[in-house]
Amino acid sequence: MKFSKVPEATIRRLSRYSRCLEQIQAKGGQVVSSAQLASKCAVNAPQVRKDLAYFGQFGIRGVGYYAGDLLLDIKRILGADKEWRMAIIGMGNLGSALYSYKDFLKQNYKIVAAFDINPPQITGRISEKLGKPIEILHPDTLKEVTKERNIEIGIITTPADQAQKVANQLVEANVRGILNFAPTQIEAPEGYIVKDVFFTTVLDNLAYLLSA
Amino acid sequence: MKFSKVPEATIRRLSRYSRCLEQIQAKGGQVVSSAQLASKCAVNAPQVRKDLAYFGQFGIRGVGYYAGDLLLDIKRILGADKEWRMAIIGMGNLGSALYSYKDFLKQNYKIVAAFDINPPQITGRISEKLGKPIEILHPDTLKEVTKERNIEIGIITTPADQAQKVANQLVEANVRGILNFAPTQIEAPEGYIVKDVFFTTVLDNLAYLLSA
DNA sequence: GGATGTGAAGTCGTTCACAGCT
DNA sequence: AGCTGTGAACGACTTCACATCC
Repeated sequence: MKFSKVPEATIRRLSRYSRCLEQIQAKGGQVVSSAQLASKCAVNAPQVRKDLAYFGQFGIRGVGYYAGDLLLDIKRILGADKEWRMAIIGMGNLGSALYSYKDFLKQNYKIVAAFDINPPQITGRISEKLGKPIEILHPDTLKEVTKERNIEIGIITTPADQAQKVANQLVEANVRGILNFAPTQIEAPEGYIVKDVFFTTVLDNLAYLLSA
Repeated sequence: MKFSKVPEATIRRLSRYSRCLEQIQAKGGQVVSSAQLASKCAVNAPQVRKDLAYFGQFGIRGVGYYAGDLLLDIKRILGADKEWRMAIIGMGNLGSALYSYKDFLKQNYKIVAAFDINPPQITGRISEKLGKPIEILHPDTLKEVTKERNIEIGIITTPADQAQKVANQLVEANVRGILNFAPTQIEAPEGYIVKDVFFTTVLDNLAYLLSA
């Protein structure tokens, strides 16, 4: 499955369509037009059609799209039709919160390992509170655990000054997808994909718009 | 301060430059060229210059930029030269984690109120663990507390099905900036600014790129 | 009739090349 | 000599209009 020139913005919107379609489906919607989907997602109708057109033809002219089918197609396009097995490195407050983040489960994202350099008696206390048993491992075991548990995505929730080191360990362990929450730029070799989630960048954006 | 046609991407990069400049400064860097800053931020040099050019002239030809001055200028442009007072609504795992998120403090973002519909004896237990005293208030008091404490930004960390309701309350309370972590599209009237942080969207993006 | 699919037009953002300072 | 600042070229994404099909 290889599509050359798909804008990243299209992929982000696909994710949004998917979320909206789930809600539409939950309300019993069977057929949906690009205009309806667009208004629910706060984009415009031609954009919806154009985005889908990158990947094929999913609608019926004069009718619209079957919500269920379209949802499945979009998930397949996104690669969300399989289970993605993830590890979290850094079980502080944020890491622990993500560990028990329910929306991951609804989608096909599953956290199958948790790592921290702090001894388990500290991190263990945190994990009990979340009501879900966590076995917290030392990052030195990352490579072997990754192999054992088929981990494909690593989530970095360490402090900034340890993020690059952890990223290197993930690369070493051949984890090609990295989701970085640490507020610092991290580097990875060609072939590895790093996506950042920087809360303060979004806040800076808000602040800018509020100041204007 | 009003600049008409600045791309959003530029604002996001400005935020990134700011983070990199702090690191450069921490290492004792006094003068920095667009090429150096660019390589640290993983963009290219003309882009850095163009981004800054939207707002004025900050460098010295033949020399570069004074790191400290540029940092201050960028913060001023972003509106990050003042303290932004924020409220969190939804003190579950994620809300609690954000409450004690240290990077907010380093920047000028301060959480001055926490809300939850659950009774304090439940949420109180969570708050103790974080080592920072939290007085958790009921959302019904949002409007008055907002006025008392000069809150300008609201952070929504409730479940998806309550997000729009909370957003309405924020609008009612005249909170113009909303940072939404709930995985659902929320609406607000003209003049209010909503920025979403959707973890699964970023994961979907990763999954797409890993599948390609 | 009505909504999709899509080339073409238009808009927006990035890259380039070089003029302009220091 | 070196690096910034910037108009102009380029490329990418979005919008539009309409031909196409149910």
